[in-house]
Amino acid sequence: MGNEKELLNVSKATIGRLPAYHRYLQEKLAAGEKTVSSTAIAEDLHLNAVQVRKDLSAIAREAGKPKLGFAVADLIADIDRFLGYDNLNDAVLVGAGGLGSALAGYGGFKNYGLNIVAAFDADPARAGTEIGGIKVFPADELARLVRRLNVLIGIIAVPKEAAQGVADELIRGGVRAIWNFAPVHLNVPENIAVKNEDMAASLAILSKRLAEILNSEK
Amino acid sequence: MGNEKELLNVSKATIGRLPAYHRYLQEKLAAGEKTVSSTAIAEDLHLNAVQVRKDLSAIAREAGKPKLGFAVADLIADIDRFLGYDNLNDAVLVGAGGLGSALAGYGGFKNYGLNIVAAFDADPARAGTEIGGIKVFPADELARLVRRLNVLIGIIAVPKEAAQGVADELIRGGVRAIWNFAPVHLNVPENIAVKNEDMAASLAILSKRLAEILNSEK
DNA sequence: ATTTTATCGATAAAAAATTATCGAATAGGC
DNA sequence: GCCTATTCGATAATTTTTTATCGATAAAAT
Repeated sequence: MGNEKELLNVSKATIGRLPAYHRYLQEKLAAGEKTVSSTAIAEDLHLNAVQVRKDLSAIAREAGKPKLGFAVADLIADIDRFLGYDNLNDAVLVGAGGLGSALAGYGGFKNYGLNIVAAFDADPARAGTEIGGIKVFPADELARLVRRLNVLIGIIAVPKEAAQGVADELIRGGVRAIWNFAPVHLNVPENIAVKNEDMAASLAILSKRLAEILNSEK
Repeated sequence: MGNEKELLNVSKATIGRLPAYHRYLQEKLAAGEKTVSSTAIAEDLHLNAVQVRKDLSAIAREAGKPKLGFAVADLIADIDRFLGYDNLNDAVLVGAGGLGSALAGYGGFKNYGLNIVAAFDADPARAGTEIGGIKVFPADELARLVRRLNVLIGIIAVPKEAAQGVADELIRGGVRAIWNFAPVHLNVPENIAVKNEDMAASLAILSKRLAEILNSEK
């Protein structure tokens, strides 16, 4: 049912901005606005209007209308569809410590198409408990359960020393995508997707910008 | 004491990769290796060797040596200096819930030059407690304390509804950089640096890559 | 001492991403 | 019904980022 257009020509940069548009559009929807222009989005989100237009046209089914802009509800649906927010992907969470609990406790992932079905922890004391309504299993059941549940996404929230081992186990269980919160580079086969949530990198960028700003003032 | 070279010509993309190099180099240092080549780094981190060389030469004081590569210890020191890992910046954390506690509990930020000196929470029950060794203050003292402590960095880990208000208060207190973990776009003056930790965006990129991989297999 | 080889830095080429420009379309006011 | 102002989409120009190429250099091997 051909929507081949979609899969092509959508850059990583664009994909990275789509969630921000999505949030913005939902605000507008809640405020009762029917349409929104790329100009307005760009201004509010501090982006370039052409860029917004390009991003949106890459995933929108309906073209924008001159003088009015885009239909808010349609755009939301388009992004939902494109990013898969409308059908849940199962995931497992490894590490039920501080960060793991925080991630489990944040219910919002469901809105982003992510459904955490089980958690794991190496500490036997944590097995059998629950975090954010998700059952915690002992780490040695990881690969087996992942395989049984047919889960394709693993979230790593363990100390850095343990991260590579966890990744190996996840992959052994059949996981194909890893969201890594541990501050280490993971070594994985080519056909496994890894996204590092590198807080140090974010922080580096922030503090460089801060330095620039302070610098430009004196 | 001229190192003007540094501040120029170091792209955001490069800055974003430096922390990964830093971690890698520390591993090598721990393993007792004195030198490392861009080729080796590139291979292990799955990057392009020219890119690595360019990134490193942008911040390195000593040039690499043919046939040997770069001096591990020197490079680490260079990155430390460039990213400010060697002198701590004070920050406050707003939101002592799940995510806030997790961030406070992660002691590692000190290694990245960030020193969290106080936390705040709107819930009076949390005021007076500690998270990860950091005192929690009532939210209404935010601006005053930030100003008194002369803190320039604020970390927002509150529910999205509260985030804009917190940002405003932080700025009122004199904060100049905001690390925002709430899934909203913050509206701030131009001379304030904001870095959004947009997990939805990361997730979007990860799941698109996953989809690609699965797609390429069938 | 000479040759080989791995690596560097510099420069050039290619690719990707952002931004500018402009004619066409149309909603809303006159 | 006709202007006017706003927005769109398409195309082009620009900028940024990544990757390729190549001569020079120095460690290691012969």
